[in-house]
Parts: sequence; C-alpha cells; structure tokens
Amino acid sequence: MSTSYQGSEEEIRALDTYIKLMRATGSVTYRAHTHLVDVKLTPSQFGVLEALFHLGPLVQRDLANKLLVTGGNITMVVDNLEKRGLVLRKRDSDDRRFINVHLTEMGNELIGRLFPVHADIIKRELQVLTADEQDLLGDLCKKLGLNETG
Amino acid sequence: MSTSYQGSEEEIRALDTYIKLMRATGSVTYRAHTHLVDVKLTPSQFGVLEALFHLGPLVQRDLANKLLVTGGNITMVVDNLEKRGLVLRKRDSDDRRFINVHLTEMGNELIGRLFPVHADIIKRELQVLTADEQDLLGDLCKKLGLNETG
DNA sequence: GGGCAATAGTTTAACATTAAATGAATACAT
DNA sequence: ATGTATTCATTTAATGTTAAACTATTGCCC
Repeated sequence: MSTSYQGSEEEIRALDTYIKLMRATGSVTYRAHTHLVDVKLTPSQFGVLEALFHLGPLVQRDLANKLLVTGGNITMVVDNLEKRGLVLRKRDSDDRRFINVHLTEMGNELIGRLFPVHADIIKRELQVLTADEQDLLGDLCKKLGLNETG
Repeated sequence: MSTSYQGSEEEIRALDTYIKLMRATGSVTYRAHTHLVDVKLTPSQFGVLEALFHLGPLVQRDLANKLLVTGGNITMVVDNLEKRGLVLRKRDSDDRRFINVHLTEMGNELIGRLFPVHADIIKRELQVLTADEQDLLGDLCKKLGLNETG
C-alpha cells in the first residue's frame, strides 16, 4: 500500500504547506473560470483579454512575460482570439519585429462585461478571509515568489 | 493606456491577494519541476508516479480525482507512462470496469530516486518562511480551499 | 557597410487538457 | 429478470503548452 517516505520534519512541513497552497490556488482559479463557459472563452483567452484590458495594447512578447507562458503559446491564443474578432494584430512600423495586439470594439465590450463578474467571484472566494488575513496571505506569498528567478 | 477598472476596496484587495497567491504557487511549482527535464518526465507524469508512490496502485478514476484532472487526461498520461515501461495497467477481475495502475520495478526505482529531490526543492523554497509562517500560510490556504465544491 | 549576435514571431512535434460522445460493465429499481 | 441508470475508461475534436528549429528584422561592432 502506502510507500512511506521518510523525510525530515522540515520536508514534511514544507510539502504539507505546498499541497495546501496548490489546492487553494486551484480551487479559487477553478471557480473563477466557471463563468467563461457561457461565452466560450478558455482561461488562456480570458487571460490575454484581461491583460489587454488593463494594460492597453501589448506586444506579444510582453503578453508572454505577463502571463508567464512561451511565445509560441501566445501565437496560438492570439490566433484564436483574432479568428473570433476579439483582438487585432498590428505590426509596428518602426520596428517590424514587433506585433501589437489590441482589443477590437467587440473584444473590449466583452472583457468589459466579463471582468466585473470575474472580480466579483474572486472577491467572494477571498472573503472567507478577513481583510487582515488576506493581507497576511499576500505577504507570505510575496516572500515565496521573491526567491529570485523563474 | 491602462483601462482603469473601478472596483470596490474588497475587490481590489481580493484581486491583489489572488495574484500574489497565483505567483507564489507558480513560482514554487516551476522550480519544483526543473529537475524533471533531466529524466524527460512531464509534470503530469511525475504527478501520477508520485501518487502511485505514496498511495500504492490506484484505479484511474482515483488518480483523476487525486490530481484534479479529467479521466480522459489520465488515459493519455498513463498511456505515455506505460509506453516507457514505468507503470502497468491491470484490469480488475471482480469489476471489469476498473483498471488498476501500478508502478513497475523501473517506475518505482525512478520515482523513489526522484521524490527526495522534489521534496528537497520544495523544502528549500518554503524555507524563506519560518515554521510558524508556513503553518499560518497552510491554515489560510485551507480556509480558501474549504469553500466547498470544485 | 558587412558580418554576426540578439530579438520577435512563427512553426513543428510531442504531450497535456477539457468537454462531449461512445462503449463496456455493473447496479438498481420495479 | 429486465430495462434503465451509473460508472469507468476510451476516443475525438479543439485548444493549450512547451521546447526547439526556423524566419525576419534589428542592433552592434570591427
């Protein structure tokens, strides 16, 4: 049956904390994405629209960096968004390597309508914690992220 | 440029906390997977091996539930692990709907060698937090996960 | 200014992932 | 006991995801 792994106390604690971190993130993310089914958007597509909504037109490389995915991935996701008429590509005339991605009228309308729903879901999920607890959680998470690179 | 979204204070806080949670999880997970390149295992494949290592042989449905993925996904991942001779499928003779997945000698040897490395990476990543901080983080995460369903 | 390194984007191959449809085996209700 | 509903696994289609190879463009350097 269960293969017992003999780790140190620190390892046990770290693995236990990590699994809880994973579950919490997965849980909130899962719920934050349920409403996307209605508009037939994938989480990745929503992520791109959200980034453009908040930051304005972006070069694909910047999108990839923001969303922590590869360039090839962005090519695919933007392709599908473009097919649906939600975003447009516009090559930079100064430096023709760059391609600016911006929301179309339709894309802007959609994400402008979707984001408040998204924000509300996140808010309700996080409200099992008090404001202080959320700040505390944020601080602890920030420390974990800082650990450099990646 | 930046399209300003006018959310409530609660929404702003929740979104801010959520993004930090996502970044922290992504950061630790990313680092925990770097060593898999050496043995040409994908994170999903590692996840299956890890589950089998700790819980013993599992039916595919249980694997899917443990790893929070769909059944079709497990079919694919187990296929690839089976091709490499790391796991074996064995149909249950009592209830022929079930397929038990278990580690082969080679699979057991591999995950037994890999898991300590994995545990050590997680430990080092989490050690930017004290033991108390880790417990606190775990508790906060647990509250988030509890919010039922999903 | 001609060659070379660096950067942006695309493509390809392999694997992952989901939802939905299907097939096979079992449970259950009347 | 027979028909119906469940459950498990697979398949399919579509999209995502990465790494690696490739193209195109620009920057740099001698």
